[in-house]
Amino acid sequence: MSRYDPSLIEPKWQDAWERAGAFTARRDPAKPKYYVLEMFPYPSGRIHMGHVRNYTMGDVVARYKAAQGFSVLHPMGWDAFGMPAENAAMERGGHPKDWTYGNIADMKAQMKPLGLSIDWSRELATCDPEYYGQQQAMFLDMLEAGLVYRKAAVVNWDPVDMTVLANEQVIDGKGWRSGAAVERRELVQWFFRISDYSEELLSALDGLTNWPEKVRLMQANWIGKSRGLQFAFQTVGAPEGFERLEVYTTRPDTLMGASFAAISPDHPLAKALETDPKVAAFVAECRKGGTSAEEIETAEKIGYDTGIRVKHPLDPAWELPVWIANFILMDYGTGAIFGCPAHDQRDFDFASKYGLPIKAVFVAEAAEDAPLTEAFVPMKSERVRYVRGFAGETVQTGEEAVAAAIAHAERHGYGQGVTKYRLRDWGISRQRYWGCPIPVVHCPSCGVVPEKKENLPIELPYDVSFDKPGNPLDRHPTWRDCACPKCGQPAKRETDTMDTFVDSSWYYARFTAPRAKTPTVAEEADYWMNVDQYIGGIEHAILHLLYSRFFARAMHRTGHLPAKAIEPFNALFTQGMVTHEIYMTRDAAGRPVYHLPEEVVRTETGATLKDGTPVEIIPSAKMSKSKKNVVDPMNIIARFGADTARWFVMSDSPPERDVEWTSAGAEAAFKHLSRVWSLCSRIGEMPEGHKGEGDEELARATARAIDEVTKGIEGFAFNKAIASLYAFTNTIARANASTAVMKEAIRTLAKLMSPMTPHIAEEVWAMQGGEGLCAQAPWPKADPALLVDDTVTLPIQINGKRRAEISVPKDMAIPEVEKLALADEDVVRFLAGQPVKKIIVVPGRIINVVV
RNA sequence: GCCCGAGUGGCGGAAUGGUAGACGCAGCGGAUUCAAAAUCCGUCGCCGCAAGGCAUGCGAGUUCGAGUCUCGCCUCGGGCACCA
Repeated sequence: MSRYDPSLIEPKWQDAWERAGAFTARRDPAKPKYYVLEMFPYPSGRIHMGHVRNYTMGDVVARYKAAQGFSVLHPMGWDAFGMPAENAAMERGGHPKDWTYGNIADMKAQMKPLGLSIDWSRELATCDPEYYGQQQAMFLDMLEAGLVYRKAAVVNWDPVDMTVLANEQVIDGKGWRSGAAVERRELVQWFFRISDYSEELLSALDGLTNWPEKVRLMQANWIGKSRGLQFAFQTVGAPEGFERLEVYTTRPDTLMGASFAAISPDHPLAKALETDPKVAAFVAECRKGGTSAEEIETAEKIGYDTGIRVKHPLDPAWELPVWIANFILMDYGTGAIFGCPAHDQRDFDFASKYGLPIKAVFVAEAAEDAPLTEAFVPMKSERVRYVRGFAGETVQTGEEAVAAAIAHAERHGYGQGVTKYRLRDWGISRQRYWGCPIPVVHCPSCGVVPEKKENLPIELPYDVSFDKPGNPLDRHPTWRDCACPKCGQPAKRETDTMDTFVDSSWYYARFTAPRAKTPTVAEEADYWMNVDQYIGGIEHAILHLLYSRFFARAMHRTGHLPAKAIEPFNALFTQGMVTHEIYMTRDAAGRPVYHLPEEVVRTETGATLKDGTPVEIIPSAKMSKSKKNVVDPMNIIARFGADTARWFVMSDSPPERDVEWTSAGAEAAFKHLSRVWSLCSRIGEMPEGHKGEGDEELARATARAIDEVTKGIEGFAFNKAIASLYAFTNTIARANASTAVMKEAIRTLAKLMSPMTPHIAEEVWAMQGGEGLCAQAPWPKADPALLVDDTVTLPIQINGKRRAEISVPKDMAIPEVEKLALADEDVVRFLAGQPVKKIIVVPGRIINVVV
């Protein structure tokens, strides 16, 4: 008997699949199609366990669906633009393009041995001019369709490096490289009109029934539809042109609790007041720090009393002060609010800090109107008693009160009910080199002019340097120079490149025709779209998925996708992340420096670098390049083979849950595959026609395994499918059935294992006389007759505690079951003569006796 | 700060509101072996000699019955629009 040696069998079967073209996607009108897609990776250069888990899941689905008779499309590509390539160029020299393509080659070489059923002929990288040229063509179409525009927006500005920073590059309000305090600065940038689709993107969520509820909820909250009141305060003492101050509130029922009005530091009124040096200083103070919502909302709340007053709409004699406050966002509503400290914690904190009045508008139904120590914010659906109400009943829910307040405002003409969305337009300008150039030209006489399509792709120049901060395209000697497509006069190219989210918003469509001279090809898109199963990390729940949903609609509007593809992902599965501890030291300036797990030596008390420097251990978090807490799966594959790695990542945790990487367990997976191997050898040596015992039991176990594994894969419960496979393997190993039944069982085992461990499955299949390639064999079907049991064991509870059990025929009538249960000797003992109040029989499940 | 999740033995986890701990790992006992590794068999939540009791992050509640549903907390994780 030979030993299980994956290094011999894995390359052999990978060759066989390739020779057979087993994974080449073909449009086959005779078959239903199935498009399975995993979120494509960023080419960091090394695959990690998260990739192995992600792509194995997709591969299980792809192989399973192929066995179910579908024509499967399972492609792979590279999300290849982005900051790390430029950072590498800055840190280590070299060129982002060379670095990226080198990484792609390395990663592909690491992925190939996994034996994934990928159609590599469709491979693409978003940094290929072949890809981004088509993206530029679509940009022009969308520009023409009015989906793209320019406006000013704030960015993180590093005043020392004189460059724009990503949020990730702002650490504690300082630039990561320069250490300078970051400021918010306005820049004119390109935007997609995603907010035009707010309602559409929200209401269409209801149709995404095969998406996780939590993702739909997160997207709905992100879009943030709200119904509220918009009205204008009359101002007193404001500069000319600011006689009215428009505010928006979702709680107009709290109007009588207003104690101040507040405007964003970016509000036009604040800008108008900046002629006052004190206001200018305050606004400058507010602009310190980065642009991220997290930073803005966790910053200490500060305010400046402008001295301007506004008249309360319900009582002109009542005047409220107007403050500039750093926590009011210009992007949401009108950039101005009225503060009701009693019913909003932020307003409460602000009012407490600046000594503004706090008056309750409503109280809990049974409570008195007493001074508050914190904001009272019950759910809107809760009934409360209004002590300073002005519309609706005294006791009503928040929802009723809001509706009544809007009606009151409309009736008296001081405001209107309006619907607003939190979703903002999608800013795609990046002041960086390694991205898709925005194909427009700035002409001194014609202004902003779209490039001609025949001039596409606008390719990135190769001769750039990264020795200075800032965008190399800006300082390139000739690249910017061009002729205006309209008037032919000398003009300058746009140097902003596109957000990499644009690249990943349509790659799924491009996979249907990756080499086409147009972004998509109708007949290919018609056949392959939509993605039937999309698989990726929960961290993409909002941005990537929402942008893709928008982009598909924009592509439909510009003629690049059929109407059926406006929701491109029929089903979504969000896998958990593979997490790992983070190892950190600090540099001379006290900034964190992260270390790869292989650079770290664990000690009894903690961890050190190899030179003995103590390392700070930060608890497990998502594996990420920047935190360097990534584990290299290649060691596992080298030691145990791809099947072990695949089996292991699918077996341990439920796929939607995070999994903490540990090296223990890979051994166990390998041992199990070795057991399957020796079992296969043993059965192979059984004499033909040998009669054994327990044929029916083994046939039943086989049927049960088919049923359980099928359900497990269909329901994305791969860990449960694998648990059934362990049990089934043990059953076969202990069985002593006839040769034919044993062979049937192990062939079925091979087929059931094949989505997870395709190589060993193929080998077992061949040894046990399976026909053709296991990878191309049909999925087995369980005989329903073998799945039913005649008797069933029922636990008996007394007052909800399990005390006994009885075995009864499956279809026994309830009164019979009751009689049997009450006659059971344990039951009699526990009842000890107490009268039975009630007896509950759940057929096939449980009996509960209540005394 | 805001939005969304998760929390079950020593560990990963299983459980249409119906026997909590399937399956696997580790541990323990045994077989095999000169011995070990490997392999195989058995055992394995905690307390208790046992009867039995206690157990699904914490606290309430609904129910004949709650890991599962409701409310309030705690801890950890993801996202927060320029990380991908």
